[in-house]
Amino acid sequence: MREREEPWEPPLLMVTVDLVILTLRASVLQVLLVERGIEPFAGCQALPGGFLSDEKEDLHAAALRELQEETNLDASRLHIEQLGTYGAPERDPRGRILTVAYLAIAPGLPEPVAGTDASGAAWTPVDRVLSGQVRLAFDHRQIFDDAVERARTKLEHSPLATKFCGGEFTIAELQGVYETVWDVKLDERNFYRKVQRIPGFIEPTGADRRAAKGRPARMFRAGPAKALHPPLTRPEGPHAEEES
Amino acid sequence: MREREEPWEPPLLMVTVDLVILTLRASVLQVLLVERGIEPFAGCQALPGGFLSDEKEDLHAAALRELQEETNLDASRLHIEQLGTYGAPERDPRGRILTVAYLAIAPGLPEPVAGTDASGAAWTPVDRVLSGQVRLAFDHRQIFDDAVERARTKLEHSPLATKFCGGEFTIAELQGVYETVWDVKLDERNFYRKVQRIPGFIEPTGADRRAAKGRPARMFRAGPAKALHPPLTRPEGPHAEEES
DNA sequence: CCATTTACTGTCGATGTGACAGTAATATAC
DNA sequence: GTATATTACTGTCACATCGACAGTAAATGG
Repeated sequence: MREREEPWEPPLLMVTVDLVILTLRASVLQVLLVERGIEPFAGCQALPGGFLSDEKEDLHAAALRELQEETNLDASRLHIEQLGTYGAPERDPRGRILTVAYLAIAPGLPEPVAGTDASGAAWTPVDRVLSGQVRLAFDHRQIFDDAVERARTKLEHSPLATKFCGGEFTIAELQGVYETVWDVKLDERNFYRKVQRIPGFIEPTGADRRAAKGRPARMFRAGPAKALHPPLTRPEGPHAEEES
Repeated sequence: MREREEPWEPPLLMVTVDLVILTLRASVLQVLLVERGIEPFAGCQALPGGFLSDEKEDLHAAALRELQEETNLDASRLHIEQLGTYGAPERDPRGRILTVAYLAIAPGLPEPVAGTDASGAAWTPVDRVLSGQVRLAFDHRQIFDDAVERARTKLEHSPLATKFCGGEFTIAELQGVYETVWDVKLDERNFYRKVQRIPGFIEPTGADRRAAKGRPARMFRAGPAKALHPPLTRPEGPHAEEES
């Protein structure tokens, strides 16, 4: 806080809350995007979000409210965390608007989006954004990139992956989450060993799941652990170093 | 963004930028605190910070400006990153004020603080805040806790520790950073091995440092690596689990 | 020259990791 | 019912890494 007794009034800003909501649909990592109806960037894809609704609304509560409006999902089944705040002066042509971005992870939603608040909301594969086929409004591309990166690294050290699954899941399904988000192939047998060895990560429910074919798989639920010890490390990409 | 064509005006907020500046002085982790001169919380210790100076100031630039005002350190020698945004409705009794918190790491500053902008700024050992001997204004205790936790975990995966040292340092000094921030004792021989094996973490300058006694130590500088592979893991605390 | 101090190197057993062989339990084909 | 495909899971083995600690190297001070 600036402590001088100045007759100086600090500037007043508008603040929005934007959401990067990730989910897994048909083994594809997808993000919820809305089509903007008004200028600026009318017709362009953008992250869902909105202004702080009133003077007394908490930031986290505002994020949850927006999430509810877009997905009507109960908060217990999903994960939400603050990603960062973006405040470049020219990020919004309407004037100085700060946005606090949140990252949300949800289990696969069956319906694209129903008669909710959002007009043209739709799930979009993240690849289409990362590759540039889908362009985002404002600095939302930057926010989106940060969100994907955050999700990827958090899978290593936190039980975040379980939030992509429902309440119960098989180890193979959990492996699918890692493979999809990281875009790698993992050895299924080593994955079994490592995942079960991490204390508090997953615990068996006792039930089985019988799929169309094959041996039934044991079901698991998320355990109490908040962090993974030891972590599940992401295999390193093609390291083309060590050559003079 | 809320897309409806409403005659509704979003609320306007004031935004501050607060800093958690950490440094190592005489092998003690310290944080820069200022004594508040005006209400609310007059006479109480608080994190340095201030309002966004004008409509066109970037968030990151504002953080750097505040840092400059408090420490007059050139930006190249230090690290600064956004920590998070705190926006509980009642966090400031004057009204709705959002704060974007930044974490800064600086090499040991010799002088406490000179004739800078800050009136009563002083380095304070983080222990005195963590233990509750020093009370902080607003929700600054929460911000401070988050900052220390962030610094501790970032030492594992990033070359952040080198920012506590100057441009050149010995491996023993680097180890001191880890030991102080983590508050643990590390085996010096294993530390040597691990640190040197991490590609791009540190590189030798060629020079030696001759201290008062003992064999001279080789000097190193920070390497190009942005992340540590493999990471330096923090030894786990006394795990009193695994007992029925 | 010898003790002391600090810096650095080597070794060894326990543990974790990746690669891959092998076993178990279901459904379906014939 | 047997064969076979499919999915789920278990075991093994060579190798890398880690923590603990012995040992060597290079300076200073008596």
